[in-house]
Amino acid sequence: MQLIIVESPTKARTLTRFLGKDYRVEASMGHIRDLPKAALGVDIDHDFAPSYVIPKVKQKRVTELKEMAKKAKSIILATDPDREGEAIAWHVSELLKCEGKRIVFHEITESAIKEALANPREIDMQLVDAQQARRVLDRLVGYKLSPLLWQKLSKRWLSAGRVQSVTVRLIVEREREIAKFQSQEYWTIEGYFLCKTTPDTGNQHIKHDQIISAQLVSKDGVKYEQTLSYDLFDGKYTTTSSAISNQQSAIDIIKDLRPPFTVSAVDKKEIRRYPAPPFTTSTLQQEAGRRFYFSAKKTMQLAQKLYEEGLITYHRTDSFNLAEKFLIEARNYIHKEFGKRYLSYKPRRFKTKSKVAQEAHEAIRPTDLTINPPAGGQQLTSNNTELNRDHIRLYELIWKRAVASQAAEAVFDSTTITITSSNEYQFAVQGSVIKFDGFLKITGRPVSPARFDARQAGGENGEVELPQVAVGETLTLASAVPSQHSTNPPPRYSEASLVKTLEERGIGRPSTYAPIISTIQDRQYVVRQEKRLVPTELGNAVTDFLVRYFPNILDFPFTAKMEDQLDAIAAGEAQWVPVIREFYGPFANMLESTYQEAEKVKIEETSLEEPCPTCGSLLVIRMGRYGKFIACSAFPKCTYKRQILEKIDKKCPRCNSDIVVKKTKRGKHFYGCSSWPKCDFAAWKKEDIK
DNA sequence: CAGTGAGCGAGCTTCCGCTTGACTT
Repeated sequence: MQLIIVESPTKARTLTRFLGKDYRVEASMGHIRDLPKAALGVDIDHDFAPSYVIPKVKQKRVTELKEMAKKAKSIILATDPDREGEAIAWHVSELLKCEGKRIVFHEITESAIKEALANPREIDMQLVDAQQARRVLDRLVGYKLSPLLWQKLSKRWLSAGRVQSVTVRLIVEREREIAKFQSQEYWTIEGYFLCKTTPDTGNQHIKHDQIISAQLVSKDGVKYEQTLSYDLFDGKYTTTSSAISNQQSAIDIIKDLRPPFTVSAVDKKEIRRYPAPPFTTSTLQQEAGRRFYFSAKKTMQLAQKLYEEGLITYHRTDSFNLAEKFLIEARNYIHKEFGKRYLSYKPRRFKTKSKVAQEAHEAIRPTDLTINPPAGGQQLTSNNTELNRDHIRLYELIWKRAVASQAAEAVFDSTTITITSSNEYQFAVQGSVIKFDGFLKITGRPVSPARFDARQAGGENGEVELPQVAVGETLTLASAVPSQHSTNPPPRYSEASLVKTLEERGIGRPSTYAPIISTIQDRQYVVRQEKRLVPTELGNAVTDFLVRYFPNILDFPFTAKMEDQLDAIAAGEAQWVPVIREFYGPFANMLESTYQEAEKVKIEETSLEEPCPTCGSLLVIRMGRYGKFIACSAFPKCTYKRQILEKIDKKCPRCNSDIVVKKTKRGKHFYGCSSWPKCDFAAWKKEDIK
């Protein structure tokens, strides 16, 4: 018997199906060795030698693997084909004291596995060293900066790290942009023009008046514009404006409009829209967040279940790649179900633009596309009672996206009509009509992104049919209507837009997007308000402190530079110890001087106009490990404290006390009677109270 | 993921990334 070791138990089961009983496939369950949790675990004076231990939760698994290894004829290390996977393979070989054969494959198909088995190699120590460098660097940054925060901000649960700290910084800086944003007024003018059209079926001599509504776009070729643009590089928004700035200007323009109004151009063109690539972890989290308001965490929990049920491929991936077998099946399906013209003329393969992608897995796709297609087919619900409505919604989203990626593009006929006054004011209106639905047949019509994120507005045109007019035709201006607008500040991050930004900047990995969002909330750096992420005073203070004393680590390109160096280590162009030494020298100096020089930071506390019931000093709102609470300002002399309970504008229907917002053990909000436990009235929704 | 009430908090904490299983925070 040969023992094959992979990372995930589901993968182990799948491989077992493909391979005969000569093989036994077992899962490591991720990393099995790591730096100790309760100590630095890096010997700074001796070339940063890491000391690895087996975490308690992994000890049982390691013992089992050792037992199986004894009985095995040989051991095959088939962990994921990336930096972390190579390191896991190495740790396993160290613990099992075996000269394991290393194999890799990028998709779980029988042929890929058989081919991998035929081509084993040695463990790639350069790749392992790149992982060790990553691990040691993260440990040094995290375990050196965090205690500094405990001291300088006097709060014992604080933390800092390469990933979490820049993530908080993004949110903090966005909030400041919103705060300083100055809304600008601007006006638009809508012209309503009458034109005589001949209905297709009607009598030639009957003409109907039709109205074309077109917006004023320019005068003498100079455009009226109000634009908001976002610079990914420095993360700043800028507005540029040559718009009509006030009501008087708008009125002056309207008075100045001179007939005749002539149709000066009718531009017709075809617009093609292409299907999106299949999902990666990041895009799945974004889309499920936008469409269903799932949190990143919830999306991953649902996907985990679908993966375990064998319905989808692995859900933590940064690759757009689809197995050849799936490409063929999807194309056959589209051909059979919708006809040849719905098929893209050749298979679409998508490339990742991300430099940091490791592409150890496939894109997220259904493993069997005959299960639960939109029209007919085997239904998920009938054979599995453990899947609820949300599982099915997520599965369908994945199914449609993957299959649609092989469908033909959609074609729209777009028409732009331009109307010019005799004194060179130009009005324009664009309409578009769908000519061929293509992949939209599978995905359905997309919801306008503007609904979710104002800055993504535009580009999405609903179907608007325009009257038939000819160039040179003269129209009558029935009315011109000015309307007032104002520019909006950039939006706060949602989980979806934050994950998108993190991925674009190469911060974090598919397995960590959801945990990062939890961590920064657990630390009270950020809170959720109406599905958006808002920094707390604590988040502001910690960010300001770190940016001031460790600007290079809080710098957005820090991770990207680190990745370059890890690549060099993996390529054998650099050694991991010198790379870490070069980082640590200056870092240790900054630490030392910050401990010496930095003043303790006081977090602003709102004072309540209420004396302490035990000592008479004023009460304040203080930030604690579990959020805000009310405490006596005379602490530590006086230790009075109580919870904050937010009153709402309702009274208890049973005892007429106030109703307050409370939380369940799981953190879900509900409304309860303030005289609890005397009165146990409670409700989920405000509307349910009386 | 369903699941309606502790009260903590200001002396032993913290990182990132790989993976599940679990009633922990």
